Amino acid sequence: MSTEGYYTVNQLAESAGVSARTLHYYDQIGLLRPQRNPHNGYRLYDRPAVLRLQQILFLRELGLSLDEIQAVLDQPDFDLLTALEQHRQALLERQARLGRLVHTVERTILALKGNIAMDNKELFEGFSEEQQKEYEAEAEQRWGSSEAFQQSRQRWGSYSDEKKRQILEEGREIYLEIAAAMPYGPASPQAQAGVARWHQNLRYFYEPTKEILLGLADGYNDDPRFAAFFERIHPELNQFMRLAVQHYCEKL
Amino acid sequence: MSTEGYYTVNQLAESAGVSARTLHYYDQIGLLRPQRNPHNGYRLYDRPAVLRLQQILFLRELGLSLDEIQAVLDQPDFDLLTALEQHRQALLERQARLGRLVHTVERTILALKGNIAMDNKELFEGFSEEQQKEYEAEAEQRWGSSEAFQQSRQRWGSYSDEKKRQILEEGREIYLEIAAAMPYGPASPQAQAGVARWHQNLRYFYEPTKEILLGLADGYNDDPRFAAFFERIHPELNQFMRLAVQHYCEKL
DNA sequence: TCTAAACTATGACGTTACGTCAATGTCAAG
DNA sequence: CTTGACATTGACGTAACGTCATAGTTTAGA
Repeated sequence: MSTEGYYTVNQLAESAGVSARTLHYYDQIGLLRPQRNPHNGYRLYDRPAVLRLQQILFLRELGLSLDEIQAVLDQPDFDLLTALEQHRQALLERQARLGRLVHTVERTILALKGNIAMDNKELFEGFSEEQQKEYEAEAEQRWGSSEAFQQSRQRWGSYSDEKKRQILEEGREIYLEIAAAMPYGPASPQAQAGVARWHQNLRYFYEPTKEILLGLADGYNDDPRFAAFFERIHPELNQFMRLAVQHYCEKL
Repeated sequence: MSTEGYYTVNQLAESAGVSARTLHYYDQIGLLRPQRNPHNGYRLYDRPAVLRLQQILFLRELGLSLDEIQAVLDQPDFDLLTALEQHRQALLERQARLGRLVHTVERTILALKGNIAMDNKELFEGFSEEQQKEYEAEAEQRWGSSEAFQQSRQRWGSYSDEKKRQILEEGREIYLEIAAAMPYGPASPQAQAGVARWHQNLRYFYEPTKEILLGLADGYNDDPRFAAFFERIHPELNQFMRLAVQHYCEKL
């Protein structure tokens, strides 16, 4: 028998980036059946088998179980070209989802800096499809000023990695500085200088109005999530922030 | 004890889109340790625990095992903000990889139409990182005329989905038409009309020179992968294509 | 021709990350 | 008090292989 045009287990495994064990397993469960060299019993994969493995890996990438993959590939009207088109669509959607994950990371960074608040569900945005729908409905309500948010994204996106690192580091120092000014009172020059730095740091993200500044300071008190964040720096910091920001806004 | 600011198992599970069993398991293996209500033994997750779960899900998404995730999160200099930045980078790379998968799908579609050839390794491009490197080195050699390839991608990308479907469908008919003209000979008007349609169909992808036309027809004979493709339509089709294309090119 | 290394096969146990379910305690509302 | 929803622990099962042992086959070099 001529083995021309056929591939043995390891040849295919290497090309496909899977293990020989995987190919054995797929043979065992009937998902990918090779031919056999009758002389020595070796598995021999022809071109259609190779294409079928590609399909398997695509669908596996999309999260289908092997059972589901077999059901798809074995349906009587399975058409490879149509399937490939469908796969392409699915991959594009997957790509969009990753974009949402990136978005979540970016917002988490902001949340950790105390510039915005993220509730628990937002922290997991992008991990499942239905959450994305809920989030979109909710985001419009929560962040009424979506223009500030747009600005935020644009500005942040325009900074270099080094610049970003500096901004984040500076944010930490600011809260510590404001906490250190607490013995002098919210109207003290130390506290006001801290709030001014806080204001400037926010401007890395968006141009806050007075209302937003006050609203943030209020949010630091009214929202238990912020309370937890500030608690770690100083137990009274959120109250102090409100008073200091109020004083600061009177002089804007 | 006040449970204010804490979340029970199902509350967190729902928010995070994981099962309570998962949270049990993560507790069991020490990956995510909640506090406990001393009164009734219920697990209570505070905000830092929630953030840690987010990190776990991110790293899980990136393919790390739970052991590896624990090692990352538990290193003494772990810094959440730095980790988030790293995650963002990893996600962007992942997104690029998906783009490569899309690219592979598109090329597979072309290969099935017989317009280009893909070897076995190309079929699995995008499934692992190292393959991408090999492919890029190899692609330049194989497709010396990378301008035709660039054209191909641009043109294909400019068509609507409906248009693409028509093109692919037409490609199938053309090979069948040429096969039907075989009894009349390679120089017959039927065969020449088929080759002309073939030429036009290729032009959906790129502008083929005479050399490319002849090279493709030769490739159909010299490359066993094309031989397998045409074999399915007609056993002699690849030989016939060569003669018919030679005749066609003499009259261009 | 012989030998050793690389290839192949089958078989079987182990691993990872949960899924499923049973039994039982706790909470909250009617 | 009752019932349904919540929580706990414990344990077996599952999917998709990974790992390794044993033994046959192929290939290349001495």
